[in-house]
Amino acid sequence: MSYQTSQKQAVLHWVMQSKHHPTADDVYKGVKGDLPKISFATVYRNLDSLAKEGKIKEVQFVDKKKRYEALLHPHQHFICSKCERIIDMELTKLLNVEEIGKKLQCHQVQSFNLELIGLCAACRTT
Amino acid sequence: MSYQTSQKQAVLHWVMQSKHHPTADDVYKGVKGDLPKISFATVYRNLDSLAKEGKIKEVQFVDKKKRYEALLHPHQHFICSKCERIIDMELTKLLNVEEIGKKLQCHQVQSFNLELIGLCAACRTT
DNA sequence: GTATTTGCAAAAAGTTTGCATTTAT
DNA sequence: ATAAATGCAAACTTTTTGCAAATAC
Repeated sequence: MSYQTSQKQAVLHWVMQSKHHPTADDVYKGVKGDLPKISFATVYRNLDSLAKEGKIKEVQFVDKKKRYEALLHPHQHFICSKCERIIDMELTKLLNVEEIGKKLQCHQVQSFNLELIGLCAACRTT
Repeated sequence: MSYQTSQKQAVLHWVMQSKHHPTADDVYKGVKGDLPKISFATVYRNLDSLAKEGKIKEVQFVDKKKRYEALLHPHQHFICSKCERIIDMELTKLLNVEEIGKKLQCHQVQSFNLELIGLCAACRTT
């Protein structure tokens, strides 16, 4: 029902190894180093199926591009408003999701996204 | 330095009156009722400048379209994973932003986005 | 009168799709 | 052998841009 291909493996590897929440374009350019003949369509199709299989995650910030990451455990993103760097953080303990769930009796919360915007350490000091 | 036009007013009005986080396309269709000759480019340009002036806010969820809202005070969005409705909520008290700021000594948090995903009251019971 | 905004059409940018060919099983 | 994935090009969706004409000040 699902075949292993070098393209799919390369796409997964590249996302896993990347620390920068790459866009489809980033992944395409990165994978092209190993597989020069790979096409954009294949990258898109594999990003899509890997996301559906739960091996990577699709994230989206204020630009129009989709981004991908292989950091699957719950975490949040800090986005620097100056350099636009996206930094992974774990703040789950500070966010009382159970409380929120209780407060929203009418709606059932399954998950959440928390995104912080500010100045990163580097931009703060310059 | 900035002129008042009926198009710009109509775009602002339409976003303010809308409760559904309209996309640019929604706004275009809505405004066309009053100003049948308005063009897409004008809608986009006005949404953009109104957002820059702080009169409306640009928001983006997991689909690739930008959305706009005129609810400017801090609030969050609950997105129903079944019917995809976007519901405004105020949960700021439950999220201890000061705590988060303290914890992130190195980075300076200016604002945040919290997005909840789950089943809305209507979809929950069906 | 001059600067800004509009409408149109064309172009970008990002993503998806159809189809013949290739590859994995 | 056959089902699935690939590469290519073309289509599609959302957003942006150039420019002459219209409008606001």
